Amino acid sequence: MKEVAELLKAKGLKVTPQRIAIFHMLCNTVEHPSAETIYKSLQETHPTMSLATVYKTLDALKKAELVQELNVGEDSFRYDAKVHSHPHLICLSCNHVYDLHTDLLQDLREKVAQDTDFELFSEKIYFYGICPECQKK
Amino acid sequence: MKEVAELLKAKGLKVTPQRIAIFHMLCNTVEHPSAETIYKSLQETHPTMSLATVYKTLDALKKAELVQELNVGEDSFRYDAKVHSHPHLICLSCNHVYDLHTDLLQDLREKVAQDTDFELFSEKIYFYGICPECQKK
DNA sequence: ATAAATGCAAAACCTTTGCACGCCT
DNA sequence: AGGCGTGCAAAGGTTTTGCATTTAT
Repeated sequence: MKEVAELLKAKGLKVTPQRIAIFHMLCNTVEHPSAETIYKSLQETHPTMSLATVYKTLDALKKAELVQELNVGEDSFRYDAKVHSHPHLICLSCNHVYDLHTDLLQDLREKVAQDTDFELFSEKIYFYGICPECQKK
Repeated sequence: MKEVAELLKAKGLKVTPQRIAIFHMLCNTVEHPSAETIYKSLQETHPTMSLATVYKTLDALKKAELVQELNVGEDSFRYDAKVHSHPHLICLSCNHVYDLHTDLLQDLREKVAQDTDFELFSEKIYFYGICPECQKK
């Protein structure tokens, strides 16, 4: 909890209870929640926090590169506090989003940059399918 | 033009001037336009066509697997008539979206499936950077 | 003390929907 | 003739914005 506040301060962000709550939640989940989901799950502990604050905070965290925004193809964005570039797996049955930690994509950005003459900064990689759990059903 | 109508009919879609115009445009551009962009660029030739028809048509084409929907991180979707799975390059300076035809990602889906026990159907891969043109400026 | 963050409401924006009319088969 | 597509307007959902108040530094 403490370190969450430190991270915010280190990025020059004002440390508020709302920001701590949102960032702390994102750091301790594997769920890749949307703004709405974050808002609802913090209702119990922070009943006065507004949805607008969630959006504003996510924007601040995004600009500070403390979270990344995901576009899995739903109508809203999802957020991930693991900012290191990594692919995501989306289960089309249960709609869960999983992190994929792999070295399969090692050097990929560099190779693509060489192929295309682009100067590349980042990539977003999404795989769509059925997760092991849902395959059993 | 003719073949566009054939493709629609082959998928069991009713062939209308609006559908031909939209699909024809998507087949003959490299721009990855949004619904709004499609609508505007067809205003001259099809002034009575509504934006709702563009959306409904894109939905039909998507379901028929004649176009794919892209999520590059903007607030609206873009569309691509090249439905074969391929990565996209987004220039953060001029906002153009480029197709990347490469074999760098050969076997990638299969390897990820093996690593994760997912049953995979598709993937979306986006690289972000600065295109060669914009680097010169 | 100052500047910034919050909360509320309203607005903006993209997309979808309902329905009457017209067109394709 | 029947069903589907179109066009219009309205609604829906997500995200942004303006502004007065509160809070962090």
